[in-house]
Amino acid sequence: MTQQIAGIPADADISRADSLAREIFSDVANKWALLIIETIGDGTLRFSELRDRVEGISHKMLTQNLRMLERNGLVTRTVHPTVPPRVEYTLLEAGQALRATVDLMCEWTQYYLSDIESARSRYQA
Amino acid sequence: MTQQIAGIPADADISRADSLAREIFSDVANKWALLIIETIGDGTLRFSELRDRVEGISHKMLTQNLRMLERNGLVTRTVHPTVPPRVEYTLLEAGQALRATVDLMCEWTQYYLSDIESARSRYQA
DNA sequence: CGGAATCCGTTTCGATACTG
DNA sequence: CAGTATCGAAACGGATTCCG
Repeated sequence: MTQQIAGIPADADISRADSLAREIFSDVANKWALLIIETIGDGTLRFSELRDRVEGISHKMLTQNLRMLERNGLVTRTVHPTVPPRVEYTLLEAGQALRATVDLMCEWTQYYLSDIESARSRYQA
Repeated sequence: MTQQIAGIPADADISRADSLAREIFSDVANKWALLIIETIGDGTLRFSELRDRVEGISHKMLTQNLRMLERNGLVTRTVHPTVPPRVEYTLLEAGQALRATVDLMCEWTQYYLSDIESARSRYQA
């Protein structure tokens, strides 16, 4: 941490926080991450359940995004040391909070679905 | 439109609506699109103003995303036939509504910034 | 100035095969 | 079953150039 007086952060801290914010935003503002969060919801799902429910996601994208979400503290990963192994994912607080915004986005999509469809037809020009 | 009885949509309609919804969600759940929407806000901005304010966006990505947003009816594009030309972008109703969800997402990012940062440090394992 | 088009390196992504 | 590694194909994204 760079030196700073009282509660006023040094410029370096501001720009560091900004770039961190941008990085997090970029991590999270992506189709697969948001769909995974929405799918886990307030429950707990296994890897294979997620792969089945998040339509169209590949094995690779699922692990990749789950790692990212785990790294950022949005989900927990619980490994049950059985055979075959059983790995479960649950949203943590930050993940739940983000889910609220994803819910809104999904509602938005449903609400404007027909408007957007007609906008698209109109766009032929 | 495929045949249907009363208000009950045929299966084909449901899956068409679903795939449309997914398509729209994929269009919109992307870093640049969301940042552009957030930046336009409730104002009107020129192409060059947007390029300056949406940090790190290239000429190409900006036009590409603006076309997409225009096509989906989220923004209007107004061309003033002067020389040099002046093109302005404003959010339409659907765009404003989506902006509300982006605002939430930005607040989320700020609120959980430090939590996420410490989660990342903890992740070294 | 805004935008289309081109070129070209980088990243993403899916498929496949392999490990514990 | 969950995850890693590898390998092409495809999409993304930046830089540049030309046009209205």
